[in-house]
Order: sequence, then C-alpha cells, then structure tokens
Amino acid sequence: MSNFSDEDAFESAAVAKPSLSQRAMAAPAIDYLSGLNDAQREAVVQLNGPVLMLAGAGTGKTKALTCRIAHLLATKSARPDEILAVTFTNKAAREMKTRIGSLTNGVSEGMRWLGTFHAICVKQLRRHAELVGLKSSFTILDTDDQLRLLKQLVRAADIDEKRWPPRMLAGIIDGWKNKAWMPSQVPVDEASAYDGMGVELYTAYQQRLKDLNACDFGDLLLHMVTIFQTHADVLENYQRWYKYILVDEYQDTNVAQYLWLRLLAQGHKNICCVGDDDQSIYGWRGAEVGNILRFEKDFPGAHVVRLEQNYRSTGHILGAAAGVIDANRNRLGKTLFTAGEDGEQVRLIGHWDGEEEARWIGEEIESLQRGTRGLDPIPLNSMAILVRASHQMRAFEDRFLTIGLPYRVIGGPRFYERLEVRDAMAYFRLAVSQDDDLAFERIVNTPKRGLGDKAVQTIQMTARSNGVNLVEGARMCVEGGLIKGKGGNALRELVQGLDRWNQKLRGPLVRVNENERLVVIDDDAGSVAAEYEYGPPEITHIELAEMILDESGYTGHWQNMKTPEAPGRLENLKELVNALENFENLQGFLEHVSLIMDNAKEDEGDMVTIMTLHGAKGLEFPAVFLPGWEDGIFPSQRSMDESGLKGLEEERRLAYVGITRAERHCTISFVSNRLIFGRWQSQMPSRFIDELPEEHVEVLTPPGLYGGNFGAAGMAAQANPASDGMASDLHERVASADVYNSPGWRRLQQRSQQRPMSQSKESRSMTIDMTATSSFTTGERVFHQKFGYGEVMQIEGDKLVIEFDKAGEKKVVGKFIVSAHKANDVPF
DNA sequence: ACGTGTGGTATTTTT
DNA sequence: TACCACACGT
Repeated sequence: MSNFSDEDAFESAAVAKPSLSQRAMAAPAIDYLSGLNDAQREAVVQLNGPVLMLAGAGTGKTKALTCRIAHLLATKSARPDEILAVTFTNKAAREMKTRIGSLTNGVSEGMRWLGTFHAICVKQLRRHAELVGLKSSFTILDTDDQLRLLKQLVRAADIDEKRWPPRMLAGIIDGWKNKAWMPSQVPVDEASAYDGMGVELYTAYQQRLKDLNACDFGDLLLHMVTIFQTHADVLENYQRWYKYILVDEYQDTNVAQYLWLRLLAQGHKNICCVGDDDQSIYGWRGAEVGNILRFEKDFPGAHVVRLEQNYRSTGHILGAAAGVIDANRNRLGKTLFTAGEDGEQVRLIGHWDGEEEARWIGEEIESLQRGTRGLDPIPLNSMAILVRASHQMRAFEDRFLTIGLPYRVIGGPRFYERLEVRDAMAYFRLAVSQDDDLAFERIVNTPKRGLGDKAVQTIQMTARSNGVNLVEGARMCVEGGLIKGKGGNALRELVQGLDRWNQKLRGPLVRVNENERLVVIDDDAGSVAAEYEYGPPEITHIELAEMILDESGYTGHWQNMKTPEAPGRLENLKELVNALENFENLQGFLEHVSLIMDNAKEDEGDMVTIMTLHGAKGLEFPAVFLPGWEDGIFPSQRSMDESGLKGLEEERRLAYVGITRAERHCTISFVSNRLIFGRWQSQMPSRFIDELPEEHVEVLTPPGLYGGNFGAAGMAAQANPASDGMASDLHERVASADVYNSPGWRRLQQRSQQRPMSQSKESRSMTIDMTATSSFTTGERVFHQKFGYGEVMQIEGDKLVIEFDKAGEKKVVGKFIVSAHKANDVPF
C-alpha cells in the first residue's frame, strides 16, 4: 500500500548520533529517584506494561512523568526518539522538555516525539498525507477559516442561517471528528442533525478541504486514525518505533485521541497514562472521562499507581476540596493528604451584589499585599481571581482600574487569533502559496481596495470556470477587463505584489553554467525549465514580512485608523514580525503557528491574575479568590440544562480544580443580586457551598454599617424556586430544596438580618443605594483616584459628600471612593 | 462599496 | 447591558 519504511520515516532518527546519548549515559547519572516519594517512585520505575498514574492535584505528577522519561533514558530502555510523549498544550510539552533536559544533561534533545497530540499527528500526517487524498504540503485551517468555509457551504445549501447558524454546524462536525467518525460513520440518529443536512454538509466540507489541500484540527487526529486502521503496514512501523508511550492529562482525551493511542500501544502495551478523573473539565469539548475510568479494562493487568500526597495546599484547603468532589459518583477515588499544616480555613463570604464583591476582593487583595492578620505580605503575582465565565472578569477589571490595582487578564483572545495577526498571516500564506484561496478571500479587500461582494464573486466565477486558484482568477479578471476602475487597479497592484513577494521569498531564478557561475534569469512566466533553479533569497524572511505588510498597505491601514485600539494592533503586528526571528523562513513559521496558539508573552510586573477556572488548571497561587459561587452561574445553568447530572458533575470538578489551585488562602464568595444580561436577578448561593465541610470553612461577616448581605441571600433563596418553577429536572429541585436544610444554609440564615423586602424595583434600588455606600461612615478617611484623600462629611443615598484635602468639598458616587486605610494604615 | 442602524443573542476553549 | 451580524440606505 504505502512505500513507507523505517528508514524512510525515521531516517534522521536512524542516524541520530548514538554518541551523544552514550556520552550522556556515561556522565554521572543525576540522582532523580531520591527526591520522589514511594508512589512516585513506583510510577517511575515500573517501565514495562500498561501503567495508570492517578495523580491528584498538586501531587507532583509532572515530576513523576519527567523522571520516568529520564529513567527510560538512563536505563537505556529506549533512545530519546523512540519515546512517544504526548501532552495537550504546547506549554506542557515545553515544560516537560526543559525538565527532562535538566534531569538528563540534555539527552532529551533527541526527543522528536514529545509534543501535543496535534503536533505529533501533523508530523505523521505529512508523511502519509497521500493515503487520505492530501499532499504532504497540506495547510492547517484555524477555526476562523473553518467557519468561513462552512458558511459558504451552508449558503450554497440554501439553509436559513438564522435558525441554523454555521457555528452550530462547526460544533457538530467537531464533535463528530472528536468521536473519530468519518461522514459515513456517523450513526443514523445523529446524522440528521442540523436541519437534516448534517452528514451531507460534513461530506461536502471534507471534500472542500481535500480540494483546498487542507485540514482542520480535528482532521489531524482523524486522518491518522483512519490511516492506522486501513494501512496495517504503516501502523506496524510506528508500533515498532515507539517503544514507550506516555500520555499527560489522560482524562482529557477524546475518542479520536484514545483510538490513536490504543492503536499505537497495541503491540507492546508499554503505555503510561497520567491523569486525574477529578480534574476532567473538558467534556464539552469532546473529552471522555470514560477513557481514564476504563483504562484497566482496556489494558488488563495494568499497574495503577495513586499519587495522593499533596505538596501544594494546606490541610483545610484540601479538606474543603475533598468535601466538594466527594459528592461526585463514579470516581476512581483518591484521598489527598498533606504532611503540611492545616493552615487557614477556606473563607466564605456573601455580598449584596457583584460590585460590592469586587470592591471587597479588591480591598482584601490590598490587605494581603500589605500583610495582614500577622501574615507576611503576599505579592500580587501570587494572587489570582478565578471565575467561571470570562464576562465575570469585567466587574473586577472595572474595580481594579478605579482603585489603581495592577491586574492581568489571562485568556482573552489569543495572540494568533487576533484580527490583525490573522490578516497579516493571510498575506504571508499567500506569499508562500498562491493556492491559498481562503487567505486570498480574507485579504482581497483588506485594506479596503474598493472590491465588494460583486468583485469577489466575479473573481470566484472566473477562477472556477478556468480551474485555477483565486489569485490567478483575479489576474484574469484584471487582464480581461472584467474588473475595471479603482477596484481593478487596486486588484492589479495586489496581484503584482503577491507575485513580487513570492519571488523575493524564493530568491531569483538562476541557472548554473559550465563554470558554475550563477546567472540570473528574468522570471516571467513562473514555469521553470529543468536546468534552472532558485538562488538564495536576497532578503531575509523578516525583511520580507515587513515589506509585505508595508507594500500591501496593511500597516498604513492601521496607521490611518484613529480608533483607540489601532496602536495596539500595530504593536501586535510588530510582535508578529519579531516572532519570525525564531524561525528559518516564512514557511517554517506558518507551519508552527497553526499549531502553537500560545498566549503572547505575559506582562511583567507585580499584578493580580484574573482568569477562568478552565484556564487555571495546572497552575497554583498562594492566594486564590473564587467569586460568583451562585447557582446558575456556578454551577452554570447551561451545563446542567444541556448535560444534566453529567454536566453538574463536571461543574463540581471545576469547583475542585478551583479550590485546589490555592496554596494557603482560598476565599469563596457569592452575591445575592447580580446583573445578568441587563436584568437584576436574585441569586441563590451555589449548591457547592453546602458541600464544603463546615470544619474547613470560616464564614466571614462582610463589612459595612448595614451588613445586609445575608439577609439578601435569604431573600434570594425564597424568591428563586418560586420564580423558577418551570425550569429543571427533579434532581435539581431536590438539590435546591436540600440547601434550606443543610448546615451551611442554616448557618448563613442565622447570621442574616431578616429585613422585610419586597420584589419591587423601588425597594430594590433603594437597598442597592444603601449598600453602595455601606462601606463608609461619616468621618472616615477615603481616597479618590482624581481628588486624592479626603474625609466623608455626609452620606446621601449612593453619593458621598467629601471634604478633600486638596480639591475641597465634592459630591461623588460611592463606587469611585475607596477607603483610605489600605494606602495608609494609620491615617489619623 | 461602505457606513450606520437594529435585532437577536448571550459559557467554559488545551490545538 | 453589550456585542455582533446583517440589512438598509447613501
């Protein structure tokens, strides 16, 4: 079937210098085993056969994993290139690589198969692309391209895009690919998804991808699984090559990844999977916790090692986390313990609304930073706010901006997902290959060239009827006079630019004469006679990139734009060009960029981190704040609606992940009233709060004269079930009812000041007004960003009359005021 | 062809 | 409330 052979596929590996590894082996072995506890050591030295390493949060899983690889190398069980080590993120892969490197004196250099699922699959697929109808030069589409393509197909199928958004189709197809279903393998009961057109469109989409010589992320795995399943010879070669297989975050694998792994491990079964079923939080993305739960059945006789000693968190934090996760059924079961101190209890506090929650956390952060309750000062870098959904970040950003607290938001749009970066990349892609129709579509009228829908359609028609790519089609349109005037001229310039940049990229066309002197030939047609070849490029790929962005008018486009975000966009473009330095050429850059969607550099300086719970997995912080623990927010209503008990359990694991990020301080909070989609809603505390064991929790009383917070929570609890009657399944109602009788709930109620309160708008806004100023008292020293320090003279609703030291008497809204004590401990 | 208005919608996001 | 996508008007 294929002409693939060991020598062929692994040629560079076959000639890998044994001398290097031998030299390293000869070097005194680093004592990597001594720093391990018993369980870790067992997981490291049990080299042969299937091993499942169940590694709880903070139990030193990466350490065990890297030591295991070091051990494989040190015992010469495998050469570096015979080890397949798979991670989910580039970050994890990088970290693993460096850590192994320091354990082995650099032997890990040769680990060519250490990487993400996707990166490794690309490497494989480039060699066997023809087996699935692709050329090895295939391009990898990002989600943006994918969506645009699907949109075209949906439109062509004459489907109502309002009722059946292409996004949804993208999700459906992704889901199918995650399950390793080719169009023909989609079960009948699912095939009719998307207005009965699901499979039909999936088929068309795959065909379109093939025509474009492209694949999406899901295809990378799917194609390799297909190849392995249909070409036994190819599979066998890989099975023989990879002597040992290691998998990180196994609980997050989807079916396609699972099949890929199982196929590769089938021979020797030397597979070591590391994971934690309690931290499986990507089910909505196709991850199957079942994969890890089933491991022992898949690999009979598997060694199961539990890492349960936690080195990260205090006893109370672990206890709280354990209490929550304990409510989940169907766990493999681990009990984390620590040799360290109990530390401080997890703190729990309720607030009137989100604004007050943000204000309180802001002050709390500042007091931790100053050092409080006899604790050492904690730098901002050691603190994080972890939210369920990114929109919750805003309240904190607003607040921190007004009080001037430095913060960093992680997990916004990623660098390579930014509009301007994608546009620039599209230009680069076209310079490399004019066959990239999607790239052309993207930039043909960016910057504005006066080419609208009609012009683009003409180009597409011309290209299609002549069987050429869009660039060629555009050329024909210009030369044939189909597109004239301003737009025509601009298009001509663009096409000429693309040709020019492509020439710069390839270098001048040359020919070697008898004296072996390079002779430059005028390159006109692009058809190259056999005796000609391209000389070395005259300019570097970095200069070329700058030239492209400049000559295309793209840089100018942003320079002329006076919108506030324009400077940032230019900044990103500069950064993009800077990133090129790490690569040999543009092609190499593009190849990697499609897979490396890392966040751009993290800002320097001492700042609080704000991020989602999902983003926080794998990280740790001395102090963690977990706001928004309210039913509907967290656990998220949507998760429960869509996935029922399964969804709830995944939310609970998310809660577990959140708590276990904390090393020493963990503060959970909830509010009684939240503005959701522009509506004020009464909130009920999260059911997870009542799963926190009482002995590990300290309930805080919020500051403020009125202290109305818990009263409000009581109101929310009463209001919610009544107004919520139509919602939800039995399980949920039972769970809600439980809240009233739970110890946690009674505790909260006892503390509450039952204030009569109607549901009317007036009374609610009045209450809000009161709490808005409730943190201040007359005579209190306060600080205002603009007016500086002052003293509260009078409180009028939500406004304060303040006598400022410098600015005199002013009336200001309470939310712009911050108590002075954080800036000055003993002000008066 | 491009800018403005309106209505519909609204998690989490490793690659 | 806020944003985005489309439809409409110029």
